[in-house]
Amino acid sequence: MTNKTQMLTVQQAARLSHVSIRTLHYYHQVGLLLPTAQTKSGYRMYDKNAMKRLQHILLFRKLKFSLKEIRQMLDDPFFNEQEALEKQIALLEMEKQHTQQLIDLANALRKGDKIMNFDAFDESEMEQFKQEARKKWGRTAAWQACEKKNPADMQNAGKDMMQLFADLGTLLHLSPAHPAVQQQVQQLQQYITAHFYPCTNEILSGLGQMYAQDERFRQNIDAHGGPGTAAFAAKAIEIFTKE
Amino acid sequence: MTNKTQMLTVQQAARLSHVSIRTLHYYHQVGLLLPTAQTKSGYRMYDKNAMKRLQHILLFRKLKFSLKEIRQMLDDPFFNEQEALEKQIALLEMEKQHTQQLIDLANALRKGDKIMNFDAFDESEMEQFKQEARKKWGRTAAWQACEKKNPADMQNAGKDMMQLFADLGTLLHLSPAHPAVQQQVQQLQQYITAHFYPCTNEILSGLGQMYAQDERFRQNIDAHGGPGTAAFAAKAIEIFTKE
DNA sequence: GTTGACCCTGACGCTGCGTTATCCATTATC
DNA sequence: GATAATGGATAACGCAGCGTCAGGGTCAAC
Repeated sequence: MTNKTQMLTVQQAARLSHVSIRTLHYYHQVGLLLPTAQTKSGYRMYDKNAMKRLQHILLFRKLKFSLKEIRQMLDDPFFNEQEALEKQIALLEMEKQHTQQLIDLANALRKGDKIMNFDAFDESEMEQFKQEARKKWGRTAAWQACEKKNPADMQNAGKDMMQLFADLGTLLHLSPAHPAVQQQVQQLQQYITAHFYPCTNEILSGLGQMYAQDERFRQNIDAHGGPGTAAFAAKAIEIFTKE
Repeated sequence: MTNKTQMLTVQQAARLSHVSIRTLHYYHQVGLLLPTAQTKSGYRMYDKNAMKRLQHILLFRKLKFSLKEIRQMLDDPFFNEQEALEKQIALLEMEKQHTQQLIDLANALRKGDKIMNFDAFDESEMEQFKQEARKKWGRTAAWQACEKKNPADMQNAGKDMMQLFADLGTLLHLSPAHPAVQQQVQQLQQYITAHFYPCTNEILSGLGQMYAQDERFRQNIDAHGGPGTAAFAAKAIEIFTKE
């Protein structure tokens, strides 16, 4: 699947991305960017996906999010790349404008204006926007509950979850009450229980409603299972938990 | 001299400049921004000059200079505000442009371009420019030689030095060889010896040539002593050291 | 004279790496 | 196939630039 010729060593990855090797080591250490693979002798290897993740990381970093925040956002299985990019662009635009204000201030100072104006240094506006972004992108409650696990598990778990929804997406032509569908729901429940927390029927029911109502859940689920998967999942869960 | 009504407490200064009180404490601690005065009970008070210095600090900080670098630049008696502002503006423009590149990248990513391009994250260009700036603004050799002294002494010493040149500026109508002028030169030599390092005639001679040749010295000296002071000082020093 | 807002000085903690130091792996060269 | 050069790994320490208590003075108001 992964083309060996496309795998990069640390040094190559570092040069390409203009970060230090140490930084890659560190990002590995804190679970922010795991190498795609490691050779028998422990050498880190990075593929295109890893580099893409690194791009995202660097974008967030430029916007002054902490590494922990970045990890939480990127590892959230309901992370929505499109939306993230849009918000990032908005923030970058603010940043640019902000820099312009500083230029204006410097120009004023150069001309001798002795203005005691520090508004150009005020970053609360951006901070507020970032706060909203944090809320929007912040790890879901379910996800937050399991901070203990190691990073590799987390990142895999995210993919696994989405795989379950993808599988569900192949059953859209059936009734939500169909046994095959109901079995998928049960698998979801078991997966959550196994990896995060005991997922009672009650909790599962709550999740189902979230999937149907919250836009960000819906988008991400539909992205993996096809349009309508989220709504379908909600119905199926409702039936499952009512029994 | 300083109007009491214009003095700000830490909290007021912090609010005005949008930095934390802790930051002001810290800047005091490392000698980056000394309060204009302290009340008998130790309360820090900041006047307009201090706030202006803070503006400069924040500008430099935005450009990612370290606090130590900032202090060295601002405390250098040959610091040239005009030139600094120009360079800062240039750097800010670069920064803005840089942000724009990231916006472009994000837009490309949003449209699905799977470009493996990290050039937008490359800051070496800016770094290089900053290096030049460092050289230009970096503490002069003389100044660097005396890292030991405490910050208050440093900042005062800068002003005192310039006062000597200002005094010299009042003697421009005389011959450089005039006793009054020569005495000023001797005072300069003594001041340097007392505050920095033993200033032999040879060293003094070297300084004189620097004053005459280096544009940044010339500008700063002339700014305090009036046009022609630097050249005048150079001549006077030459005469002084030849005896 | 006491309350509340404000100030101080430590001192410890944290993030995001830079910087050795020391040792294994791989490759190129002889 | 020996050896040097190059590249990789881990471990450990260090540092800047503050945030964040903890413990304790000050000062105006009431």
